[in-house]
Amino acid sequence: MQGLLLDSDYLKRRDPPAMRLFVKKDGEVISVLDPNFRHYFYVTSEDPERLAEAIGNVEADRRGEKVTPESVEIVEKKLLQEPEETVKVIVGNPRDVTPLRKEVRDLPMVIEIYEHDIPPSRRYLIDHELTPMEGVEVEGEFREIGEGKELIVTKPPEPVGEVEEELKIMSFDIEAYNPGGDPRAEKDPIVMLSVADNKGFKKVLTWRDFESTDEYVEVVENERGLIERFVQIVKEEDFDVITGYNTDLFDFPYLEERADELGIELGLGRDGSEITSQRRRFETVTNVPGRPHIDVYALVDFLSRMGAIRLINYTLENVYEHVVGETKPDFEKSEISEAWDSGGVEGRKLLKYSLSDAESSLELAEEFFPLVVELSKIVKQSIFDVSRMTPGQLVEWLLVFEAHRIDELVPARPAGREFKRRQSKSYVGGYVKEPKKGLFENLVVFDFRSLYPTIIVTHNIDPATIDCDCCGSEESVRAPNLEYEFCQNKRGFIPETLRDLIEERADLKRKMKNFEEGSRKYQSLYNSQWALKIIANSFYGMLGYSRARWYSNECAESVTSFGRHYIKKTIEMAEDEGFDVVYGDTDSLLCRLKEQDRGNVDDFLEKVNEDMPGMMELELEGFYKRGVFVSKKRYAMVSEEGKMEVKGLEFVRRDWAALAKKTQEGVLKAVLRGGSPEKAAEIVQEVTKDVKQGRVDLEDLIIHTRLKKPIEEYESEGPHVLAARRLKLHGEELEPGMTIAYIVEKGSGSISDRAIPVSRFENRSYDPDYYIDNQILPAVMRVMEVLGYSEDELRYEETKQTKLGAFESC
DNA sequence: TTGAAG
DNA sequence: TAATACACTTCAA
Repeated sequence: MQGLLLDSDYLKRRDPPAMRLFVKKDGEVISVLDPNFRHYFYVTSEDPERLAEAIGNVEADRRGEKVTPESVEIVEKKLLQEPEETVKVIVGNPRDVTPLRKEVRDLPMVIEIYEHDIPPSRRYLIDHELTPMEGVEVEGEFREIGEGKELIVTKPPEPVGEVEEELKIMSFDIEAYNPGGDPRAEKDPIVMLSVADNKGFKKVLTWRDFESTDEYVEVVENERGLIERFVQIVKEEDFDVITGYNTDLFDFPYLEERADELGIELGLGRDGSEITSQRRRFETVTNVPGRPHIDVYALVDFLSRMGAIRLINYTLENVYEHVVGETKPDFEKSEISEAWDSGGVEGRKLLKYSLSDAESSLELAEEFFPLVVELSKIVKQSIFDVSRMTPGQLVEWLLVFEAHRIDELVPARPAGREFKRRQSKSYVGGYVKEPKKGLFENLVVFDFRSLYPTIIVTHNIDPATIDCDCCGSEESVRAPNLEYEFCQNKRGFIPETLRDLIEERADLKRKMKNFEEGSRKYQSLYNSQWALKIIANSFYGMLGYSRARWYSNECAESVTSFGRHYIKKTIEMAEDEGFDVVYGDTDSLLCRLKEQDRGNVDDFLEKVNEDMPGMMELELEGFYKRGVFVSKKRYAMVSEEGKMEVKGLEFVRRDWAALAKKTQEGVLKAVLRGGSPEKAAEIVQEVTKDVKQGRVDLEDLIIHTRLKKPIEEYESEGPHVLAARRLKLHGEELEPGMTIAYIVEKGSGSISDRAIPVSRFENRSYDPDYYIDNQILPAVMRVMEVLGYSEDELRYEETKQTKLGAFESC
């Protein structure tokens, strides 16, 4: 049988333990079991023969039960590409790995233990080279169990490439009774639960009748009825994928605790089994066997960390509006219990809101699901796992897969002393040229296409190729101004893996040109190339990350050193060409062109690229009409099409009041589009006047700062810390990652003393002087100062007639 | 005024 | 649980 590999897990509690694959074939999902797979780990030694014998005799204790290795073999593996006779310890049950490893660790002949930290479900996919969300071929015999059946494999499953199978994607959302603001799972019941899927199914369950005429509303008897009906719906509709917004942190844990309280089994699994929640360091994740659970919030969080989405608050409402471009109904959270109690119109409004949550998170899930599928196909781990991975983990699991293919041993993640040692190390990053400050016209921007990835590939940067024994110093290539040299004989597996990704992406981008933008095929190619880009761009960061398996400070340091070398060299060449280089940062340079230079741009690119080795390539990013340069990392430009691009300035930062940002934006537009600093000066005076006279919207005075750690851990009492403490005093829960919104109140004392959370600001009045002196003027002066204006010329003083300084044109 | 924390 | 560079505000010694 061939079908789509939808989900997979390892059943360690079964007897015998078995790997399970959920395979979708012609609309039906079949549970495929492989009890023949054996988990294992590797041990290296000076004397593998003797060690193998010793390990064969090891006995360990697993909770009072005696465990021994099932078998021990000597296998040929590689360590940094060098052959290594290695002892493979095969276990009967994956749960034996930890106790056995502890015993083995203490044997005298052991050098190092490898791959004990790879979970069996991931191990299985890697060893069989299966690709989740693609096809798999299985062969075996069916066995009846309970109401269903299982296929017991008689030979190992094999990958078979793409297969077509439609998926039923469902999204759900719960509303809980919350008289005190936040619902308390131990006593506050779930009052509503909404479900929507991509085939048009929708349902709102409620246990109070608000006499709604909407056909999707179903009134059940009580909370118990609601949860039981939900389980029944999931079974009847047989969804393939379960999603929701913040379901890992809120909906599932809450549902679990309520079900526990009422003694209900949450048998949402495809085999009727209960959901399992797994506590990780910072969060809890919920697994629904056979129905991959994807939390849309985790995806949004991932994209926001990468800078693909940039918002002040990542609420469902905000994200939906940003992504879909429409507003969804919102409901004041604190009024949920009131609406529930009072019923009528308010109750019906709550029903609509509840459904809209499920429907809009479904829309977001459909938007991001293709990306997750592509990431999953590249990394070759399940969509459940991949949707929760950081960029570094994506690279790492792809490398674990590639390492297995070439028999390379996978290094363990560091712990203890090794981790501390790595953490204490640092290295120099990208080169940033001090900008020429001021307003410039007629600009051109060049940048290196994927600078760090192409450096890694071109110079073969890899822990196995650094300072090799095979090349003399004449053959190998030295990192600029460093002692490290890179082998030119053998290729590293990291640069080789990366090269494949980059070439595959280039290929997809070529194919995209044959399809219309927005067409299905185009979108699918777009998502594939996007996934490849995300992973390719994370290789460098992974090399410098102290918790990474393939961490190499030397490699990371070499990458940035090559980067500095190439950008500096290119800046020099641009200057030799007669270009006036205004600014440069890491992989880009920005030049002011004289009229006659325009025709030389292509010649310059050609000249630079002739010199560039391997995959490296300088590209033309674009032409800009004007730009104002303030300092390193802070500037704004306007393209020839009139599009404004702002970097580093207050305008793009969330920890500044909107008022300061809007004023700065106005100033930048006046200067860049109109070329008129005089107009800019007028804007500033206008706004400061409004602030003094109290004619501003409170919304525009809010400053947002995100809590980075638990409130108790803050040593210094900054404004957002004190504002957060005030929230806590009034019973609000504080968590790292939360955004604190505050306004500075009029009065005396430090700014922190006067930082009032927005929710408690009520009838207070804001401090006009703070907003003028600490928000508007600094933001605006940043720009105006380089144009030759002084603060006095911009400040609105009651009657003083302002004189405008001479505008120094460039 | 300056350094640390953010 | 991907990297460094950089500018800047606020507090507190």
